[in-house]
Amino acid sequence: MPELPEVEVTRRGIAPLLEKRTIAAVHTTASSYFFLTPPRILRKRLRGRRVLALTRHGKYLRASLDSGETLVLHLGMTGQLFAAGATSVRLLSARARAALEPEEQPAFRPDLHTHLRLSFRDGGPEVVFRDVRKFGKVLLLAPGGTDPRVEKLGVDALAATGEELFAAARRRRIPIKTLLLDQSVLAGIGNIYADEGLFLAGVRPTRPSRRVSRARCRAVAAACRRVMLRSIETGGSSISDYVSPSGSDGAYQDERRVYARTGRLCRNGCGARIRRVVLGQRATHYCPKCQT
DNA sequence: CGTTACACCTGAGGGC
DNA sequence: TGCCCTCAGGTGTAAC
Repeated sequence: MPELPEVEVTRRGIAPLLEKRTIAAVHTTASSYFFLTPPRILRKRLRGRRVLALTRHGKYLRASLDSGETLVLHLGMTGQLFAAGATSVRLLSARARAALEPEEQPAFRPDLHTHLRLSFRDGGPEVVFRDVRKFGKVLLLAPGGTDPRVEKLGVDALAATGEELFAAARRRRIPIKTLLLDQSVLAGIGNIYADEGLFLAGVRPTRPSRRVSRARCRAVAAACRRVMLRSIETGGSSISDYVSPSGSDGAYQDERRVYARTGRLCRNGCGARIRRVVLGQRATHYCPKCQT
């Protein structure tokens, strides 16, 4: 589920439930490549630690700890980070209480996909990390420590000006869509927002990067930023797999313009139908008339 | 070095 | 009902 907007919405929701709280216990599943830091190390090192702040860079979340260590999280394709199991909400700060959604209150039953679960000394809600496909990642960085995955990230896509994109695009032959997905160029753009951003900018995803002008690179970066900000505003709902009780898929239908609309009419009213191709093993959608 | 193919996992949905 | 296939919002790595 997560690209930059979903990760940011998750960060805003979970930050009040992590920050200023002290970890009492850590539960994990067995060692697997999901854990870049072995679970037994996590259990030992996280206990008694106080979380200072939760920040985001691209699709990565970083929780800084009072020990100087940093807990790095990536949600992969199916990762979910949420609060659960409040046992005594009154012990929480007003800020933390306000962040608790009513729907998150019901008891949560950890299952085999619940890879990390943090409980806190205040007895309040636990913070849970579930991930069905295990493409997500958990890593504990030593004070001042680094990791190549985080180090290689380019400028966060929300802060990008378009110059960064143009600088990377100049000499490259790969499709501009593929370049947008390269996290070392702009960090945070995923498959949906790459397609949506390119549509808004009127740029065909298959176009070789070096054939995209500086002005169009600026337009693409701005369009990606715009569509992602819009998604954050609506709580990430425009791209989540959330299904309302009525059975519809909420704002998703209304917001997306090309993604997963293969064969349907272009929203610009140009009369053309949305086309689907595969670029870099990723489904790619565009309007053959509006995007050049 | 740039680019592409594949691997890592599980579950949902369609066709038969 | 069950089987087999394809597809999925990500990314590290091997190989050309």
